Amino acid sequence: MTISTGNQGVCIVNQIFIYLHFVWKFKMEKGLELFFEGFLKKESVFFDKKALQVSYTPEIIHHREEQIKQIANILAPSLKGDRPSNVFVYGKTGTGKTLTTKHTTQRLMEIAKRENIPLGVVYLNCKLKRSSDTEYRLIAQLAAELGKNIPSTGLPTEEVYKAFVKALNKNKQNYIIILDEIDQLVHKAGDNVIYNLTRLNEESESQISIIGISNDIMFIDNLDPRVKSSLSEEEIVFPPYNALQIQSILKQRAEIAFNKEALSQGVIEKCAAYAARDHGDARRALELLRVAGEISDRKNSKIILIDHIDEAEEKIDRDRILDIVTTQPKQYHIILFSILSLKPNRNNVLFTGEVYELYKTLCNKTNTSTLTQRRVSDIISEFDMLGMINAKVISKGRYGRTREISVEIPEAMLPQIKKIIEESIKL
DNA sequence: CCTCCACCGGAAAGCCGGGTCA
DNA sequence: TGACCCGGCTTTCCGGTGGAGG
Repeated sequence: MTISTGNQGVCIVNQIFIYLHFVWKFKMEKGLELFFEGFLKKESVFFDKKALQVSYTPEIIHHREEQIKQIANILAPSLKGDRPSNVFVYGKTGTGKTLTTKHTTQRLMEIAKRENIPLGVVYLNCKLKRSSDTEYRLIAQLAAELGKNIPSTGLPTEEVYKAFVKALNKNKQNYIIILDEIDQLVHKAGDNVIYNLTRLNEESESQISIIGISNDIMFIDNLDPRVKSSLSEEEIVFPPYNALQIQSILKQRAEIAFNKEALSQGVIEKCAAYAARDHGDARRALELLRVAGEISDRKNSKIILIDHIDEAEEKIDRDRILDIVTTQPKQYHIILFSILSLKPNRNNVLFTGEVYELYKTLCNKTNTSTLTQRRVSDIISEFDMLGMINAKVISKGRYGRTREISVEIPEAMLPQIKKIIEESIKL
């Protein structure tokens, strides 16, 4: 049977479709069908949700003109075949570091391509687990970007460097390497990685420049002086956005993301105010707006109300905590369970000793190997960093030094979390 | 003012499961 | 196949310490 015989074919296909539609209609559960139909017909506040996502790159980046100019100035020599200085970019989360850097280097590459200038830009996020958070993996990733695949493990690090240099020399061009969240890399792999990287310039014909992006300013001070001076030949600071700036960013995105009239009075202002309250994080503001939109869709509201923002904030927090808890391994679960089960003293705090004692008995009960106190201590501080608990080191004088632990999870969520853990450790 | 508790937290080393290579 | 490598998790070892109580 041929389908592509003009009108007749189309007609037959149509008929088949109509027939199938009938069969489907009878077989389908009535309720489900109605749901899907309803979903299709339902009006959404969104027009193009993409504009609110982290990966979205707007045409114009507001309030970062100064930084763009700086980066462009530093990188421009690469167009003439010179090696640009290394750059250290610093700013809190959600201040547009990654966005601006990517944007500027993309423009640079466009020019380079048009003028046939040999130049390469490599972007790596060092925080992505299993991709580039150790020396070996970082170099392997870089080599992979240059078209040289390296096994994910097994080789001596030396070999990986050699392979990378070889790949570098093959193309004989300058490279700009963007290391996002470089503090994570140094934290885990030490600063000699960067040192080695900068020294590669001496033995290879292609030159590399590094753009290091970090949201931790202290990080640079803890570096080896040699590494520090070479990494921060240039420094660019991204100050937090203020509430007004976040407002204009939100408006820019909202225009694309939402249907007309989908936002009620004051929604953008409130989002901006929330985000500005915790250190001008534009990413958070965008997420807040997106989730608020999803909530109002689910409630069949044609416009986003201010109340939806409050709900969105709550939901984001809740989802974050649940996500953390469910992805944690067993030992972490037992420790968290110990913390949640113990009843705190008058000041609403616990001490490391008590937690460890209960942890030990729980391990016995569940036939789990018991970790040492040293390790448990580390896990407790991990929970602290995740914001699940608050643990600060205090001294009880004669009665020693310990951590003072208090739970930071909202009361309402505790039963749910306990249930998740109980199932996971089969108490 | 000194002591001494009960834990903190850095360093190093061991073990394991993943892998390469000749 | 065995020698060797890596990362991640853990243990071992041990010096360090704020401040209540003597």
